[in-house]
Amino acid sequence: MRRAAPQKQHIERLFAGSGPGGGGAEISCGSCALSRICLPAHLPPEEVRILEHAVDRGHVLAPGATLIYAGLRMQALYVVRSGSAKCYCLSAEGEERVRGFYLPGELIGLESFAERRHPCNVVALEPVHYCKIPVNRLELLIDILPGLRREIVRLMSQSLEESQRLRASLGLVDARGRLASFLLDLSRRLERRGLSPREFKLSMSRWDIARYLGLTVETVSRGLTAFKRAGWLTVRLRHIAILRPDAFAVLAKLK
Amino acid sequence: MRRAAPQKQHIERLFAGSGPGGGGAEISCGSCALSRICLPAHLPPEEVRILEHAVDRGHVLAPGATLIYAGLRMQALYVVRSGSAKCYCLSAEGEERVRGFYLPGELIGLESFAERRHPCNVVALEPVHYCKIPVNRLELLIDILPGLRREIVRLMSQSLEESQRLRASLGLVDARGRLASFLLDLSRRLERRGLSPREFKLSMSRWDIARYLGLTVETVSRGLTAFKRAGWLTVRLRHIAILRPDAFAVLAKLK
DNA sequence: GCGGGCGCTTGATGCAGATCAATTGCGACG
DNA sequence: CGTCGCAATTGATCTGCATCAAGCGCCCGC
Repeated sequence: MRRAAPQKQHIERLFAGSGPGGGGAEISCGSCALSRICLPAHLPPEEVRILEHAVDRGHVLAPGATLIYAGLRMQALYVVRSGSAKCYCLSAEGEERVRGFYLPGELIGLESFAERRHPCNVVALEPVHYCKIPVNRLELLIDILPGLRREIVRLMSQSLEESQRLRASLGLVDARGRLASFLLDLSRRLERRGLSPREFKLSMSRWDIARYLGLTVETVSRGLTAFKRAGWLTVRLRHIAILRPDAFAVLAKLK
Repeated sequence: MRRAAPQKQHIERLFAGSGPGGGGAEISCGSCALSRICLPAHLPPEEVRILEHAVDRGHVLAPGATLIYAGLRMQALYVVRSGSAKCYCLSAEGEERVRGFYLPGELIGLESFAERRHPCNVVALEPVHYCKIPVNRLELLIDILPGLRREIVRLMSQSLEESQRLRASLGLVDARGRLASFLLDLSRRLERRGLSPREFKLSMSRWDIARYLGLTVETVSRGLTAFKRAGWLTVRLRHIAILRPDAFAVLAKLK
């Protein structure tokens, strides 16, 4: 092996004193409300204890503030603790292509490992609390924690599968189907994170949804209105309640 | 750590006698024509030597034969050595959604780690030679070879980035743009593998291309004809020559 | 060499969704 | 409490691609 792996016993000392600047109200991964959802969810307790020391907690981002600038060198992997964020790129003509949205418990930056550079911008849609794991520390930990590296591989594989599935379905279903697919995906991800899958707030604008699905604002709006008239959901501004997930699944042509 | 990592010295013995059934004409990864392209390309020589013992070489697949059945448990990671393959799923109504194509040097199965199950079918488009790395052996190796695990993470991250980029661009560009984007992607991947980026054989049918891009055969055909008339390429059946990659880049709205 | 079938191309028509345009309604701020 | 500004909705028209239909040409087997 090329690099002598540091002994575990030294790790806590290695990262001692790290973490965000001020604020005393810090909590450990073990006592965090997201502990059943976040990265540590599938790690053995002893790995969680070590991981915690590598995590910068307590960062906050105001709505509209940028967490990641496209093209910059990758500094860290981020985890959303609360709020939500949008990932987007700009084309040559300045058009925005929305790549996706991040919800609490989700990792930001998995796609940046290859080039060591972020391909897109990430901007907060609401006030965002997040944790930060610097890449150098993360790589050190990946070398010594087998559970962590399996988890990272698992999460990457999962993201890859989802991204491919979404791509394949985009070309096959019409505007309503895509919208239905989007709503179900949001619902599923919120549920996985212990939030209500039936009733939630859309933190993104109609415009963001449209750019994400390859549609126009008008089409998204008309779609929502149609769903409302069909009695499949209620929607008022950003607040939405899914009433007939089965109907959406049919439209989305989920198998 | 949960599992005691076996010592490297024992590994060769561990896998001794493994490999494909008969055939004497086997070559090692070190002497394989793909060694500068394939998994070992970024590994230190000592890791390559160990990895080779875990690889089942010399498998062959006839055109149209299925390598992977959707839903089955993941047994191995595969590497295409020659030929090409198509990855597709069937929707509830039996429609085929083409997820992608595999070229020589590319890994098949990265998206299956999360569920331990293959989400899609993979079928040979031409005669395919491939190598096979059983997952249990791979995981063993990932635990002891730091270079290998970095490479796996890198490749997954890269696939994720490409998949997301493709998805984001699908919604933004029209039929011709998608076709242009597809041709440039093929060209780029062939080049990366040391093959001619300007002149190559399309191993997939127009129908496959259409299902991949979310278009119809007719639209693909018309697109190719239009490109031909514009003098941007020559195409005769499956044989294609790109004359004006710059024109395609504009259509595809690549930044 | 010749017939048949399939993959591909070309043409005509209809429709979903883009585009253009106007209106509504919610929230921010004085 | 009224006004301003932006997000969202609704309506009218236009266009690109799907759909339906027909014809061509390459390749395979006999």
